[in-house]
Amino acid sequence: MNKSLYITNTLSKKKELFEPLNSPFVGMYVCGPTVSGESHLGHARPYVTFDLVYRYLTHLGYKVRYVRNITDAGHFEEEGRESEDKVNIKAKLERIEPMELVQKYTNLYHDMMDLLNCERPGIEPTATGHIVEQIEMIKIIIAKGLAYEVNGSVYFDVTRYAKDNDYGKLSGRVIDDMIAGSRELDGQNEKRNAADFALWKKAPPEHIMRWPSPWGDGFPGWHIECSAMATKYLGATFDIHGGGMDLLFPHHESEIAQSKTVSGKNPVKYWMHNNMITINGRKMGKSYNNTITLREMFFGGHQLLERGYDPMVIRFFILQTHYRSTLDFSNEALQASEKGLQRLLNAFESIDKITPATESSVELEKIRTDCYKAMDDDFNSAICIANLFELARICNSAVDGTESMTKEDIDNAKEIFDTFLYQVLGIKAIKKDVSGDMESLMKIMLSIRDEAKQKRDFSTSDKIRDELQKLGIAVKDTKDGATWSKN
RNA sequence: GGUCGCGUGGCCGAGUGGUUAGGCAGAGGUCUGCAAAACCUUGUACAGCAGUUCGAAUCUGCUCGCGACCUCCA
Repeated sequence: MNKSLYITNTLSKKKELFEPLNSPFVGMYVCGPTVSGESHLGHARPYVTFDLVYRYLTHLGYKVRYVRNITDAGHFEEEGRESEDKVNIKAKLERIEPMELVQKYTNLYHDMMDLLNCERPGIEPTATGHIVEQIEMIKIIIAKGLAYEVNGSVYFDVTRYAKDNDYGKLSGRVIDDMIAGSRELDGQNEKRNAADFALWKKAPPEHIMRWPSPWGDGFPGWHIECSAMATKYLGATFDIHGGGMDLLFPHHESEIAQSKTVSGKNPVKYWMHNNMITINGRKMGKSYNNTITLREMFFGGHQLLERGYDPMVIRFFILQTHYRSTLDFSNEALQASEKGLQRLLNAFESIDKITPATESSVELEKIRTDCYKAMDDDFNSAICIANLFELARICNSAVDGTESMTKEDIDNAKEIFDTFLYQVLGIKAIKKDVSGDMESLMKIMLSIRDEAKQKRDFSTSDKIRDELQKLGIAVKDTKDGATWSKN
């Protein structure tokens, strides 16, 4: 088992040696989507990031239990601007059952994740499926004196909790500052303190999604679902909790408070947070009205997109940046990633063309070691990819005959690509659907072109190539005859 | 306003005290009937100012610019 993986822990803000609580088992919880709308490019970041984490840990031999929730209860507007949740509002607009809406977007989300080649989590619990667990948890918190009921709603008493616990440690908040700096908003009056947050919210009569509870009909607060589901499936203390940096406060901070109140233990050993995707330097988010849905990303149709991009290009684009850095979106950057990825994939394909040499002029072991080193350093996929480009260069040179690779080198090169590009980074070859008819037609076209070339009738051969190019079919002449590929 | 973070060559992006990151684009070359691909060569980069140091993009301070969280958000 690898003993040199370092992970940046948001809790300590340092890179820490990864030592699972109960090796080789690893428990990982990742905050999943609220399925009240379509997934956008911003959503792709955490799921690709933690897919990378999951894949690498699995590659190292850990047995990972990967839990990623679906928030299908919707969140009410916490500070009481409106006491309706998002699912409710949307369901009314679309004149359908809330669960119908939730199902629709869950399905769509799954489709998008599949296209991005994100492994499905081992357990994907839903908030609505764990109302009982959430209510039980709230009861315990009340029993411990850290929550209070007002008019059918239950609030967590942050001030009281903070007396004996370090509320704010994860996000670097100081509770007095928070109270002093908080704004006066309607609906806050039920709370004893501005810093308190809701565990259970009373449902107004028009609210469709509602459940009976000891405090009357209502629905769970924003943070309790993650505490309840993580505890249920991973225990009171588990290894890794992941999510976007924007969830640090108040979501994850509150999650710690809830879980710790119930179990008496810190719930998570390593907190991991991915950074945001920006567009024109600004975070991509609903409130900025600058989101590009994944569907638009893949198939085109958004005004900021020149065209659609293959899901693998999006995945590669995300992985070319370290997960803790912001990633700036642009067509230019995306096209650079597209070409780069194609270069890697082509290099891998061309390995078979290498003639094995008796003596080697290349050093592949260093590349393998450097790939591991990069991944061990807080999952630095950007550096891992840089090493793969070096490997691509070596393979291409071997095809050209300027480097020599032995049979063993060739096997190693394939193995390194397979391990890192395909297994760990989760890239899969971009396959264009090409029918058998098309194969046959192209065979005919190329043989006609070849005949023209034999007769040095280049105007005909070039015409064939140019016309095919217009259809998105690239013809390339090589030593061994012409090849073609579809864009 | 409070807390935190960022500013790297045309673009995207690693790096963190001395040695080439990498990709894309651009320029020149090799190969080719031509192209494409591939290979080789090529870039006064580290917001500004001051300081620490033999040496700073990397540490410290200040200034400027940008962003995130504090309200649903990945």
